[in-house]
Amino acid sequence: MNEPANEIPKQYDPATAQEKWATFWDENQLFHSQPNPNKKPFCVVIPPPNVTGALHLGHALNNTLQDITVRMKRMQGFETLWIPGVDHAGIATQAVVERRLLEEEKLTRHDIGRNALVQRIWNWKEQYQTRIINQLKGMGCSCDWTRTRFTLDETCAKAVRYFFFNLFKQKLIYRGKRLVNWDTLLQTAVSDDEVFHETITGHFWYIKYPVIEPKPDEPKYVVVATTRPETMLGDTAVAVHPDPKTALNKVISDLKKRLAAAPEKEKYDLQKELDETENRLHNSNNSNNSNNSLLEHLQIEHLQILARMATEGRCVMLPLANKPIPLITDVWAKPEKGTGCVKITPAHDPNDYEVGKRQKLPIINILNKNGTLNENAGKYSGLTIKKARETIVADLEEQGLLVSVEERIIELAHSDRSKTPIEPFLNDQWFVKMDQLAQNAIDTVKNGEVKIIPERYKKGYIDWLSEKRDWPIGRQLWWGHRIPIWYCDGATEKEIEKAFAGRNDISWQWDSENNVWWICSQTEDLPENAVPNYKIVQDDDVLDTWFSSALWAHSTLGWPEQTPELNYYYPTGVLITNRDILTLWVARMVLAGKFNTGKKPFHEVFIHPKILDKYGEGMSKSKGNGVDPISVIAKFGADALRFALAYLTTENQDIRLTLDFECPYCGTIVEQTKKNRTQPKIICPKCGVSFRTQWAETESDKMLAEGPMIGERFEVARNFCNKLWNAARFVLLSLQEPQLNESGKHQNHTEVHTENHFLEDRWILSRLATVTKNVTESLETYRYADAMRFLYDFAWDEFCSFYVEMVKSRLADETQKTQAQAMLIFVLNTLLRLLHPVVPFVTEEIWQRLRLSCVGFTGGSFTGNDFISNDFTGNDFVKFAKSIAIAPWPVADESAINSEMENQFKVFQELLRAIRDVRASRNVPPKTEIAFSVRCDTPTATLLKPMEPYFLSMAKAKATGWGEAVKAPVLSSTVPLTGMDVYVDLSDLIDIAAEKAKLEKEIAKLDGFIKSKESKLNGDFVNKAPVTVVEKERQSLAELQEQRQSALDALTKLKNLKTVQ
RNA sequence: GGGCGAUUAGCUCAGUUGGUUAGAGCGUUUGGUUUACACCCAAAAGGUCGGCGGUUCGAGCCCGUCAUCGCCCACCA
Repeated sequence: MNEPANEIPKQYDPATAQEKWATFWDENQLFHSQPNPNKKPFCVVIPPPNVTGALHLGHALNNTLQDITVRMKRMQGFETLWIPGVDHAGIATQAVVERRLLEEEKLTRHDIGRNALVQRIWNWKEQYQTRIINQLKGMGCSCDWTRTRFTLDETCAKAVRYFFFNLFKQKLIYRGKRLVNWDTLLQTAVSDDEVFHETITGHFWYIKYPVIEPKPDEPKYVVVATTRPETMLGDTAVAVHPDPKTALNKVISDLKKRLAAAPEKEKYDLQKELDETENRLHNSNNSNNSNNSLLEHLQIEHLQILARMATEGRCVMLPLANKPIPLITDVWAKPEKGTGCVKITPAHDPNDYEVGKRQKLPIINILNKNGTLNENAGKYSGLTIKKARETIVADLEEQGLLVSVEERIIELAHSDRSKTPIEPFLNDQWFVKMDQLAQNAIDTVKNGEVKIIPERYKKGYIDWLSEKRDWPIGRQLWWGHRIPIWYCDGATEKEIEKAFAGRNDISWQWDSENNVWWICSQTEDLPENAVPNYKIVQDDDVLDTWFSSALWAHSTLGWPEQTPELNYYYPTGVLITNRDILTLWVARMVLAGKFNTGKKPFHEVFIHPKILDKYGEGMSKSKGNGVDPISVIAKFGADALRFALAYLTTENQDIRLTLDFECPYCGTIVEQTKKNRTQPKIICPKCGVSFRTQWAETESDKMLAEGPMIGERFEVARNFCNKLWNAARFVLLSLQEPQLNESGKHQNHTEVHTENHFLEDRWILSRLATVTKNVTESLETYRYADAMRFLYDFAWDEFCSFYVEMVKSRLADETQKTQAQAMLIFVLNTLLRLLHPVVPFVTEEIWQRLRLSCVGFTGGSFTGNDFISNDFTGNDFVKFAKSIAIAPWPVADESAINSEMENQFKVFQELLRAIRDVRASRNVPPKTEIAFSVRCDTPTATLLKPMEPYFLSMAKAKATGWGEAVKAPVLSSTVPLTGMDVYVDLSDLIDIAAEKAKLEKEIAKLDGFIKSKESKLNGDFVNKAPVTVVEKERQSLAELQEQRQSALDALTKLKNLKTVQ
């Protein structure tokens, strides 16, 4: 930190700065927060990452955005707390540990038992929590690490118990037999949200069910179609629509309507569908010769007969099981689908379950939890589903009951966790009644109490909650919060009352279906003998992970205790998260927050874009396309990572990142492909040496050098950080030079500059104030990309390319030096603070150096703002704060904003660019000084004349004349600009042909503009457009005509010149 | 089937309430080691704003429609 400024390296070294300042922040507890009545609170809770695995760039984005907001708020003077933590992620984490157990030790969880498995998951959790926290720290996240929480820790566990108990006591928790999505591999129920559908080629089997004692005019068989023949063993009815003809006609008319309105490309399919459906309605005489009984069964008359038979209470024989099951009528049987008859398997299909309930059918479960068939499957019991299916199909065929088999594309439900097919399975399950809870959460958003940004996500949130589907909260897992229910069999209510007399932390209910008591305990686990003479048993299951994460905003602050933290920080400020979990998590947080605390959990929700890979796919652990932010940091630095991500966070667009590997030995870029992205090591195609990736696990792979992930967006961001670094390096070097004290040394310069040397100062201060305003507004409304653009453009194009360049000559002038230095300090200091939330390390590194350089510096005075006050001295700056992280956020000095002056500066920039363009296009050697003159009005001349030294230093061009009387030198290049013509004297460097060509092109271009403007001004435009707009157009036209004239004059002159020569 | 988003330069993306000649980075071309920076500097070329229609004096922006792509939800015996 104390190295002399002239030893500042030319390149910013992120690794050193990161290490140094992370430690510094930590040691000084800058991010530790506690309730402070003198300040306003601002709190953010992290969306706790799953301990399943390490973070990827999606998390990096999420946490970068949070950190930007949090750091800004902290600088703005809020008592700011960002609570970190991780989520136990029940299913996912248990699954990953179980999978490894199986792979590495060939053991299942049943082999090692509940306690041993849970212990192993804890070990896993410790390992990954550490890794995750280190990743967050590596990114520079300014969390209060002393308050790190885990959804399964004691504080959270207590909150979960209280939440459950209160719901239970209010009878909002119930248990019922419900059809759940059963994962036969993990042997657990998974929620609808944890199911994905995969398109596979399956089969559609048409099976005959013999009619019992058919009358002569009746069919001998009912044909049903199924994709899952094995479930027939659980059939308890065959259904047909009560009025198939009417229903079919309705379908046909709907189809016709759709066909009429359908876009062209869908018409063919719809027409086909319509034809097929209509065929069912009419006797298809053309096919009556074939003996295909299937076609016959599709006819509507057939269905009508069956419907009649059903009302008569007739039965069919269930093949293989050989038992009669009723033929029933139910609207669920769609006459247009399948054969129009549908087998009803209430225990293994959600729709059939509903039918079964309606029709009071028996419910026969044929599955064991491990996915084999149970004793209800008769001779098929013990077989796996797959094997059973094969056997049953073979048996049916042998008995002549299989009509036909079709190939069919089906969407098969799979478990997101195990990737195995889901079986609908009847199971006992705990539910939370959602009715009122959901309504509260809807109202909270509808009435604007919680604001969702961007607003379009509101709809999804409200729609989802509006379904008010009860929330299944049990999971057949070992990793999680155990359900705090104990079953007591046989006791009387009196005995229970006696056992828990005087306890208000115990609540019980009678389960009339199973004839058992449910005893819920708010805090302590109940011993077996809690009810004398009876043995009570705790429920085996654990709670859904979302049940605990729903409490995150208040459980992390100590609820149910009324802690000072809860009273001070709650409701939290903003929740920044991903759209995927808007319903699963955000909605449930709102309802749980409202239920438990009576208050909303946060004021705002910001939904940020998703990180996609080069194929447009979201990053995920399972796909292997998740890139570890640490590997980006290793190559580009944390600041570059953060800046790049924030720069890409726009409102509508997901963030697509093309990343590739870089060979650590020869620097060759190895494209990341779907194949190599999951490999632990990759062989460089050029040098042939292997390097490791983030997936390296074996010791030998880990020994290899790592091939970093590179991407254009990160390079841009790294370059920006380096640009900032070098601008600061320039400032620091200029401060370090001995103060000039020999008077008279630069008197000439002083004279030249005196009149107007403040133009660029006033300009940069005006721009700085505007940028301060824009950045603050953007960040406060979560428009991160806008803020980054403002900062990037200002820092690079205005501060570096213009201000710093211009100030160079003043630094060489003793009489102006102090003022210039003070300006540099002021602008850089403000810029650093504006940038700090997004690039914390490089700004801290520079800021600390700047502070030291300012010791003893006494600057000139000028109108400043909040930080510097009217009488800025470097000493104040040094005293101010020990870290930029707690320095005050800049407040825009609105009085410094002067748009007229900014426009004047633009004239200077335009002129400078025109001269540089002439130089470049005429290949004027860089060292050759050229002369130029400008024909313009007097105010412009007055404005620009004092800038002469800058034309010299920035374009190596010497001004020879300004004003209306200026005439073009003979051999010159003329550039017509708005309101002025610049003549660059080229003498022997001139290429007359090229000049003429250029002017002709220019004239043609101007002619085009002029023509379009003239026609515009001759039309209705003049009458209908606002006066100001018309006036603007007129002025613009006049300017264009003026420019054209100038170009024409210059061209004529050149032509004459040629004839003379 | 329902909902949401996108389509702008070779690539990746900005583009505020409709208003002069549509911007940036990368890439390309030209010229540069100008004392902060080659992770740099100066400059150039490059676009019928997916198609069609409409509203308007005026449309990248508003409306309709078609096409293509992506995401979410629901359903599919």
